[in-house]
Amino acid sequence: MDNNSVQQDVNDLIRRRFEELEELKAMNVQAYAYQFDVDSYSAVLKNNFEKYEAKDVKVAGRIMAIRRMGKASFAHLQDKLGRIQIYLKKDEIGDSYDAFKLMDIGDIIGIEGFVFKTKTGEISVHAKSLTLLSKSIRPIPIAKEVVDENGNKTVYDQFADKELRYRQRYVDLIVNPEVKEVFKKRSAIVTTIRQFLDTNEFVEVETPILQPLYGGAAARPFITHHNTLDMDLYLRIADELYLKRLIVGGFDRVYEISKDFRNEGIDKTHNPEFTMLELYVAYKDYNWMMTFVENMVNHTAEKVFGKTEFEIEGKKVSFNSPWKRVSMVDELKNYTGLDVLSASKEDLKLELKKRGVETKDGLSKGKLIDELFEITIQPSLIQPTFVTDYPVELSPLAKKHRTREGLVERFEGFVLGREICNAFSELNDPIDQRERFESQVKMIEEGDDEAHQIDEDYLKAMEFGMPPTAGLGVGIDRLVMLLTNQPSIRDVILFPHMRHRTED
RNA sequence: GGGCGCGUAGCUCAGUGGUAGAGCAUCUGCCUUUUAAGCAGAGGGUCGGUGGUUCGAGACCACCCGCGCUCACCA
Repeated sequence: MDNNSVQQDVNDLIRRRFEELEELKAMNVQAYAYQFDVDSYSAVLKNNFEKYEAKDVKVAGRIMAIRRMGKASFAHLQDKLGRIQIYLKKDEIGDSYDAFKLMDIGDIIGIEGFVFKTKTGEISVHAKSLTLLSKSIRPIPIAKEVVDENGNKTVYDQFADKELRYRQRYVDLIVNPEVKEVFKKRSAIVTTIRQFLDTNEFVEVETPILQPLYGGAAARPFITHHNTLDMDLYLRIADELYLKRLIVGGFDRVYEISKDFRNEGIDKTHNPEFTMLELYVAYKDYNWMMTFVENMVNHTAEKVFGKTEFEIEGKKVSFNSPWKRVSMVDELKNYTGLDVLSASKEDLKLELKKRGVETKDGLSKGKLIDELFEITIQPSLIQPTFVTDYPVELSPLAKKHRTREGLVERFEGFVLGREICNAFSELNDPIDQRERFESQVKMIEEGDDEAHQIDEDYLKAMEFGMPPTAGLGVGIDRLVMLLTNQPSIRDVILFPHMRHRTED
């Protein structure tokens, strides 16, 4: 936003700040500094008072509260680690004190001074000099915090409007410190997963986001256009087909952590772009992968949170190994009495209807089975559980089950009734793969707009010979939601997609 | 897309048909260890938008915009 449009935003608070800017200029105070040599941070000073008492420090941060008392003032400075109080006296900082009178909550300043404790016991920095680093011209929402004798924190007037918090995340981060904590945890989770994979001899790779064909998942894509090639391209819905080409090429263990894009609805668990971890391991199968997932999640939980048992949405969840493993069709038989493999489509529809679900025509048997699973078994999977062996129609890239007809070697991990990962023994038989693609094309012809396209180049790669391989996909956003106990995907994505606003 | 709810000052909210309010923030004055600092005073509004009903609308009605919850779609 340029200066003019800020000034057009007619508002007394903003107008006043422009006046202050002029007054500061008249006092020869630079409102936007070039640098400041910070050497100390709030929490460090407060946690190590004995070490820092009476020592000179340089702190910088955003003013979050001011208490002026004539010729002396207190203020709270917020830096990356929290808040610390500063004390300013006209006697000691002279002209800077007059400049300080023109500063507001939201301004960023640097303080050089010594650490002390006030009468009332608050560890503070007694300023010897004050430097304005950046003048804020928009008022930030003021939240006041009170900590009582018992250490209970009460926040008054917390910035709570969810729409504004998501649209102006920078403000949310300034004002709501717990938001920053969630994103620090997210960062630590991703870093830890990377370290875990690196120590397990994976190679991190990058594959195309712009793809001439989309595949690897059942979803509708975003379409874009390359001008000089004059061709439409799709934003990827999954990394899978490229990563498996790399397995063909001789990378035995590869992974990619990156954005996928799916042109679908937006809700608590869906954002149009989301972060996916996919990894592939040559010479292993899905049984091996289940143990690997357990280890990876446990390692991450332990390293980032120091525990493997969590309370999530009021329920105790233990990620300790081994996770429960159940077969999808066996569970359905136990639950409904129906052998879904030998059952007809009509039987399945009847079973669904009994539970109040009307199905539209043209659904494959596999989808009906999946539907029945979702409404019967899935919600009851609170503790981490691997559900194994899915109908072949649902999984055109997974290897047929070695003993069970009509199924593939696939598992999904569920926690609190929500899917957190998807994996299979990868299909490496090019003839079978071609047949699978062809039956997907029939599904497209029957109106399934999410069925898989034929990827001839992928088939060609597989025809050169692909080792047996285990593959895994983990929705990072959803994993972070679980571990940080956040109810909405928007709370773990810094800038979630919002509907465009015409005004504003 | 359906249902329900919400949108009033920078922030948090009250205001059920009759002169737009409160607290915090802002401004002025006093105040050199305060802490939701205090005391005294002041300013600040397209009540999401458009249209309608009415003598009169922040409120009632219709449509639209945005957000939340939920169902559907969807992994």
